[in-house]
Formats: sequence, structure tokens, C-alpha cells
Amino acid sequence: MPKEYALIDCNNFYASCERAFRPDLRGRPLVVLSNNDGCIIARSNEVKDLGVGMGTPYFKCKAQLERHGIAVFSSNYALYGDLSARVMRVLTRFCPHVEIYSIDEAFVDLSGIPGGATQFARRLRATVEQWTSIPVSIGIGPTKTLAKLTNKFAKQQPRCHGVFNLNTSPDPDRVLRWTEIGDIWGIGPRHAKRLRKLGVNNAFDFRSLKQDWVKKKMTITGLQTLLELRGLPCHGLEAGPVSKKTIVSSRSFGHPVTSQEHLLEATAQYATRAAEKLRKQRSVASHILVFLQTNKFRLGQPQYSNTVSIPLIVSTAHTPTLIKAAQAGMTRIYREGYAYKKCGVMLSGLEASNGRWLSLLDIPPDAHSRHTPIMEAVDACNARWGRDTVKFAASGINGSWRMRREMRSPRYTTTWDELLGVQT
DNA sequence: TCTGGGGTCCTAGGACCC
DNA sequence: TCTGGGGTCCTAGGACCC
Repeated sequence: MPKEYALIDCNNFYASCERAFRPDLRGRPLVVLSNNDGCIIARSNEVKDLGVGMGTPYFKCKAQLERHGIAVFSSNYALYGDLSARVMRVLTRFCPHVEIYSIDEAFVDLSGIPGGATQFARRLRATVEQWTSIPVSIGIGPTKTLAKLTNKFAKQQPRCHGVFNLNTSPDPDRVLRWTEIGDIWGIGPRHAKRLRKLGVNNAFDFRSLKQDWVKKKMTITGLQTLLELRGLPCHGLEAGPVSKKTIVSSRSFGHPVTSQEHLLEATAQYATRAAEKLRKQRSVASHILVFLQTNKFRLGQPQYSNTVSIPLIVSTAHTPTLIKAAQAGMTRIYREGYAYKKCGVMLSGLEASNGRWLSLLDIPPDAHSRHTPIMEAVDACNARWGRDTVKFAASGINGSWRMRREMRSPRYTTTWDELLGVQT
């Protein structure tokens, strides 16, 4: 019996979230923009049909969007994160094994489910939509790669009504022929271009290539994709949340930044965010990397970018220590006379905080563990009363470097002041 | 004027060691 | 005229994902 992996994928997730509390937007075209209102990162079906591409800079298509009366939103991650959690809660309630793969996707194992995977998936789809108002599509196949590709088929073929099972299909090869080479999970634009030149245009063509050739040209990961398309599972379901090996916090600035003072504020802010993520997964970091860069799209302007990695004497998750190290790094790479676009910090060398290596240097063993209670208290306050209830002065108050989000919808589900009002 | 953010894995090649 | 061989570790860069 083949496995029955299902991929549950929210349709146009961010766009669907914006519609969840705005029924007037159903059937109306809408887009969601990236941070700083820079690029299009989500489109409703109507906008996809107009040919507006994913990742298009907003300023390049603004006029077209206005002409067609398209609603435009800044990204509202508080809302998307909360609705995602609701969708995932429904899945974990009904499915035995769930792997949350991204904010809008989850794999589940439906092998041997009573009544059959297809019927189960249809009920699950209806329940998710009824309980969260988020529409999803479900693709089922013997491997994760085939479930992924079947999901796209289910989403785009109206006859499927959002659910398709490759395992019970009378003609599974039809789905593979339908899948363009660049739409296969694991085959990106570079490999797709090369394969097309060789006449390999869809998943069916790719599946018949020789293993040795694929491994040579596309490494072991390409070979795994090939085997998965042949129905041999190379990727299982992750058992639980996996700890990150690196943690990054970085942002483009709302406006170009020239002063060292503002860069140091931003650096402190990103170090604070990264440290929060670090503590959330109960890790400590042994290295902190800081980088900054000018705007690479401004070809006429002087360009400069640099990176510095700083080893920490003792692995830590203590925000003030990390801020200090990050700011020291930033001071080292800052050069006067440039208009900076972006900076950020990356934490690496992560280990579980309970199994930390002790430094051989002469540091009292409790030098950092004595900081643990205070950081726990800060995290608890911010969890209870909202982000930045307790913050570090080094981040400044209202620097012009903070990002722009001029068209953000209300945080309907996570902020009291922004709850949906109902008129009586 | 205006071009996102955060991750993973694999490989090649250099440094270094015996 | 001659200039070993093999192993490990680290880093940079490429490719991919959402």
C-alpha cells in the first residue's frame, strides 16, 4: 500500500486573511504588499488573472492596480499569524500526524484513515473553511513531492472542488504532464531553464530522466526529487518543530539612513528581536553576525556593504549582551558618507540552552544564567501586554528608519483597540 | 520617491595537520 | 630534475523553499 501524504495549502493565504473580516472584499481583486510597501507578495485570483506577477515592485504596477480598482494592503503579520494558528489547530484536532511546513501549508499523513483519504480530506476542507473562513486545497499522493504537485492541480482544476487524490486517480500521469517543470517542488528557475532547453518541459518528462545524470547535474537533492516523482518517498513527516540553526532579524529601512546613531538603534532593535526568537526555542548563540548595505538598485549612488561576525565569549541569549556585541560590530563596519538601505543581525552556533558548552576562559559559571530570570520576566511582560511593552533604550523611540506600512488593515484578532466593531 | 524577510542544504576549494 | 597522500574543518557561493 502506498503512503497517503496530503498537503493542505491555504488559497491565496494573505489575501484570504484580509477578506476574513471584510466580506465586502469577497470577489473583489486585492493584493498584499511586503514590508515598506515594497513588492506584491500576495494576490487574489482576479489579480493573478490580470497577469500581475508575484514580487512585482509596487511602484511599477500602482497605476495598473488603480485602473482596475484593486484593493491594496500593507502586510499585517499579526493577523496572518493568528489566522494561520487557527487553521493549524483545526488540522491537529482531526489529523493524527501534522507537519506545519509554512505559515499557510501543512503536510499530514492520511495512510489508513478509516473511510478513505479522499472523503476525509473533503470533510476536513469544509471544516477548516467553516471554522476559520480560510479556503484550502488538498492534494494527496504517495510522496510529499507528489502531494505538493497534486495540490496545485486540485487548486486550479474547478472539477476537483479543492481536493484531488493521485493514488486513486485512473490517470495519474495526466497530472504529471500538466505540471510545468518549474512548478515542481525542488526545481527552481535556474534548473528549470536548463531543463527546458533540453526539452524537459513537465514533471512527466523529468521523471523519465536517468538517475545518474540528474545526480550529476542537480546533486543529491535533485535526485531525491526524481525519486519522489517516481513514488519512492525520500522525505518523511517531521515529528515536531525543529530548532533553527540560524536566526536572522533584518529590515529594509523606511527611508535611507546615513547616521551612525540611527544604524546603532536599528542594530539594537534587530538584536532584540533575534534574541527573543532565540529564547523562544530555548537556545543560546555562540556567534553574532552584523551586516549593512546601501541600496543596490540605486546604481548611480556609491555602494558599500559589509559583514562582520563576532564570537561571543560565552554562548548566551541575554539581550543586553547581544545588543552590545552587535553594536560593536556595527561600529566596526560603518563608513560615513553612504545612504544605507538595510542592516541586520544573524545569530549562529546555536545550542540548547540547558546543554551549553562552558567556556575555558575564566568566566564565573553563573555569569549568564543569573540573567535568565530577568529575560524571562521581560518575555512574559511582552507576551502578556504586547510586543515592546518592555523595551531597550538602545533601540531609540521613533527613528525614521522604522518601516512604512501605510495601508495596514486592523489587527482584528490580536489587539483590543482594533477589534471589529459591530453597530447596533 | 518607491524594489521583502527568513530559512535550509549541498558542493568546491582552501587551510591545516600528520 | 625533482616537489606525497590522505584526512578534517571551515567558508563562500549556489540553489532552493515559502
